[in-house]
Amino acid sequence: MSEVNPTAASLLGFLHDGPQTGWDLVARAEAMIGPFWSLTRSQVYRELARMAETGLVSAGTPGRREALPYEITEAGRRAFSDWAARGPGEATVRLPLLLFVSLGRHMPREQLAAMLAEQRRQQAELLAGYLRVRAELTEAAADPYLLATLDFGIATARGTVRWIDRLPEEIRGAPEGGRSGPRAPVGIRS
Amino acid sequence: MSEVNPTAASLLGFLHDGPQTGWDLVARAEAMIGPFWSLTRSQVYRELARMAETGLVSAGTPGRREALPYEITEAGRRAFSDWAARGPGEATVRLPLLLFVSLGRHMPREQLAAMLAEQRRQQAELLAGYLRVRAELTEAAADPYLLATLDFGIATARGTVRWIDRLPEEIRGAPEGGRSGPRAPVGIRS
DNA sequence: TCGTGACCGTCCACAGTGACAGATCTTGAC
DNA sequence: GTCAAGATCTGTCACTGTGGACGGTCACGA
Repeated sequence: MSEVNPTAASLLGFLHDGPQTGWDLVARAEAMIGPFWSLTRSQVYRELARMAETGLVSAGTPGRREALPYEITEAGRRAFSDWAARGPGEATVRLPLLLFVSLGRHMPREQLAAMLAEQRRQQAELLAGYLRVRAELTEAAADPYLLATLDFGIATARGTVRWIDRLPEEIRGAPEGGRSGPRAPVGIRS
Repeated sequence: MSEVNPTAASLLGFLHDGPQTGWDLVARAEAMIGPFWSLTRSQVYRELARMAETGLVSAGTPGRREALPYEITEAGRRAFSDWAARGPGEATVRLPLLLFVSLGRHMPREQLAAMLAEQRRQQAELLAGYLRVRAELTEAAADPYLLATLDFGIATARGTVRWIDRLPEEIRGAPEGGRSGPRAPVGIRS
């Protein structure tokens, strides 16, 4: 009844794909679901050490540098599926952008407008990146679960861009480029 | 150069609307942007006490019960606008649901499908609630900034529902109700 | 009158973050 | 071939954020 925490559980999940070092795990998690499941190195090493003590993972022999690969144990697999059976817990979300908008009354208009413009840029760029990756993955007939995760990212980024575009001009500020009106649609399809 | 942290800054923002107790602040924040800016009581009281020490807020006279209202000071206003000028920081996001999906290969299909169904239910309910509130607010000609925040919630909830509906059947599981195919569209417009 | 439930604050253990430190190996400019 | 720069890899620390337990105060109705 180890009752692992979500971070530990996610590590156990990733370790199903074979032994990995803490570094690997951070990199893999970042690549797989970076935007939706934050993990810091400190956290990872801490949990790995703890799980090694309680026997959920076992450390292998160090490779190059100090690289210490961990392997999931039978107990680890059990802990993982116990955790999975408990269902997804609460989401943790903190979006400073939304805080800014909801406090918009109390800050200079141009400042808010500039931030929104910058955010729009970033999200559009992110979206473009996602779409590129998706094209590659589709071609490679990749894991449908990863594709699904990616699609969530696409939906989110596209949703954010659209949300910004549809904000009242009073908030978003006047379009800096041409005359006005909504910008060119971003991404494909609805 | 107080360099307040985001939590403290958000409290200063809310205090622009007048003196409030810690309890009020938590309640207001929850009502205004609960889903996008988490705040816990412990955090709030901790920051209020700290800010009272550094003079960013000043405690008033206790009211009913132990209620202790705090008021923002001039220094507090300055600290807030300094913070705002630094721009929105990094978002913090942890969505266990996405973690589940991306680790889908390693868990029982029915389990994942059941979770997705449950999530869909919750999000649809949330969406319905948002839409109700929006109708009321629109009628009341409310603060456009709050409306914008609400719209983000609507976009997010709707996006999530749609994302689930469009997942391959292999992941989402067979629709439990009728024959199959996508369910009835949720919410209004595109 | 009691007791239930909404207020209101405090405290604590633990989880999560980012900056920093430091070791080891690879690469490539010269 | 060597030396600097940078990538890889683990770890520590102070701080921020989370969730729950706890205790007290007040309003309201059975």
